[in-house]
Amino acid sequence: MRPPSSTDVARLAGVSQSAVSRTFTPGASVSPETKTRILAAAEELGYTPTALPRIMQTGRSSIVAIVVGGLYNPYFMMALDAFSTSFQAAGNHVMIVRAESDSALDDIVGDLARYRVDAVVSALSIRSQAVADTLTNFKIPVVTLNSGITSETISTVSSDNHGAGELAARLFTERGRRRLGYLAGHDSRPQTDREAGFFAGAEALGQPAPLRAVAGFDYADGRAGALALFGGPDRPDALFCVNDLVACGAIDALRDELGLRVPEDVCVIGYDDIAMASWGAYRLTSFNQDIPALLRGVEAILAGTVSERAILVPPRLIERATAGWPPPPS
Amino acid sequence: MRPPSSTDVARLAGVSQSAVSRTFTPGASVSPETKTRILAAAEELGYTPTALPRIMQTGRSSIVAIVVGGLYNPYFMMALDAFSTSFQAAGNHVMIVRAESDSALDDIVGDLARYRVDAVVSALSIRSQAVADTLTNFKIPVVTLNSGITSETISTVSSDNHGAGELAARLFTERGRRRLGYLAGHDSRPQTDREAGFFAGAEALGQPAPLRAVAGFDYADGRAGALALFGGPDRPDALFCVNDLVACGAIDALRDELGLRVPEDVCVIGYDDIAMASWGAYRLTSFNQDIPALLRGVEAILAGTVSERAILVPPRLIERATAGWPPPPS
DNA sequence: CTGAAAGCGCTTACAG
DNA sequence: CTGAAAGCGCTTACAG
Repeated sequence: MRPPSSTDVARLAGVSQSAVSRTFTPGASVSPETKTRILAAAEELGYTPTALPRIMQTGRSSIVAIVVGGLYNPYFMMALDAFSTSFQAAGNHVMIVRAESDSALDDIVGDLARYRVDAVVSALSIRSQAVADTLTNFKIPVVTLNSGITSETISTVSSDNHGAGELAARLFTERGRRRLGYLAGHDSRPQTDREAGFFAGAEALGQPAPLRAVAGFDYADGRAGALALFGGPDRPDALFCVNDLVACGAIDALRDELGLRVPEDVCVIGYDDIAMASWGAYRLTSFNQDIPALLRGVEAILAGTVSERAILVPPRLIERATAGWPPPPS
Repeated sequence: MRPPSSTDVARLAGVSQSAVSRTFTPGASVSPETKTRILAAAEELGYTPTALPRIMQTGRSSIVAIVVGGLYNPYFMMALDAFSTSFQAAGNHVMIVRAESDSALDDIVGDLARYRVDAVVSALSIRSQAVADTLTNFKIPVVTLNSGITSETISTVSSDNHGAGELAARLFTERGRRRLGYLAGHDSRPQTDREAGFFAGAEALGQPAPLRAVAGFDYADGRAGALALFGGPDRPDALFCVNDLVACGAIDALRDELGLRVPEDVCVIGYDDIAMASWGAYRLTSFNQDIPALLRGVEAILAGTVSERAILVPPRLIERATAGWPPPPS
């Protein structure tokens, strides 16, 4: 019981299979009469042409794969939403692949290669040269977000995490804060860059080295991390968090568990500018990664209209109440 | 410059194309020696077999499509995460399709039919019989979430929205609340059912008809809706919201703009049990749709291990601070 | 175990 | 404008 083919339609309409093919190929030449007859036959059989033979013929599937490592962070949603909408608008289909860890990336891309996807965009970064080499062998264009390694086929588009970290340190300093704190995520490229930028910025401004605790990437991690960081005698008066989820958790812990006020006692800055950052309960100052710009970078690379293999996108600082007022001179 | 084919590998290894095919078919018979030779040749050429011919041959693509209407709601994330993870674990690939509106569903499925997807799961509901008829013609299994219409090929798995609405009314009543309010979403199946259940429950319990305002589905809608609903003289003392995003917006507006306490002045219940519902700033009582159960329903339908075309999943009430204490006798 | 051949359902020159 | 035929890259009986 397989779906009807163009041959089935041709038989019913009393024409050649080629005629049927042309009828469903925009711009191909078919006389109005035969076209009508063919469409009627197709309708009767419930015929829908397969895209598969064309993909085999052309080698282009019009499928782009997006690899994500977990969808709990609303930031991934925003990115996925923007990317899939744009790719679809350009006539592509989007395959989404959930990966447990970035070390699985070579297996995943190998699997994707069997479907002849045109490109893969990965929210997971490539962390070893071995994986990069394997990926390169597949000869399918890979664009990673917030990653580092590049190759003949691997490019990367990143938020300027380091620059944002520096800016956070400067902002706190301009607000008169002297005891900076940092809540880190698990080891990863963006985490490392944000932290390095923050520490470098603090040092350049003559600040003592920020206090630091490892949290993670989720709300609960932020709560626990804040408790750990504020458990000692020398509490920070300014806190930069690896992302907004962690910042929200930290703020709630600061307020509910430690009785501290934000921003009076502790200034807080996050990263990603997720929807919740603007919610009344938080009003979190944050860095917006500028997803449209990230997307433009990815599209430029895939379209080949740009020669760089690494594009850095400056994030936009979104000022809200948690970092205190007035805004710094800009 | 197309990727190497099995024929290329065969030529290099000095064997037939069939032998190459068998080498990459688990369980097929090839002698260890030729297999080794073929794998070496494949390695040298960077050969990856295409899945396309097999799809053509078998008619099964192992691709299931998930149609979503916008990813702003963390609930969609949780669902997408659970569904895609499970489908992948079962050896399928997931295509994600963003749709602007449910009226586009027939075009979308038509497009998907060209890729011979095995099934489509839609977060968008089918709202007209015409669309249902078109979909049915494609003969590809469609499972909609929280929808209504079914057909030979269309099934639906829903949270028991009506039952949850009734339960919300009962809970408020048991908490001694007498002026119920409802914040509605835009017209849609789950919205209608939740509201109808809430009103029916209120009536059955001898409550006056709840006050009502149309909000929408997002945080800002909740804020505006709460302001509208509480703008009059007769303010509700209990508020059921079409979803958690709306409930969070309403709570913030109640607290920040109207100076009301939650739950002392107003009890609030939401729907979806998104991550933010459990955050310290909200502690929102909500209905958890039980995504694993929803998923089991979808899988049972697609596997054909169940004959129903409409499965109703009871949601789980998650009690938190916003609906007041103590919990109702259960 | 191995190879030649047909076939999956289209597209694309090529004739007519 | 229309049809016969080759070809995309595999899988799958069928012989050997």
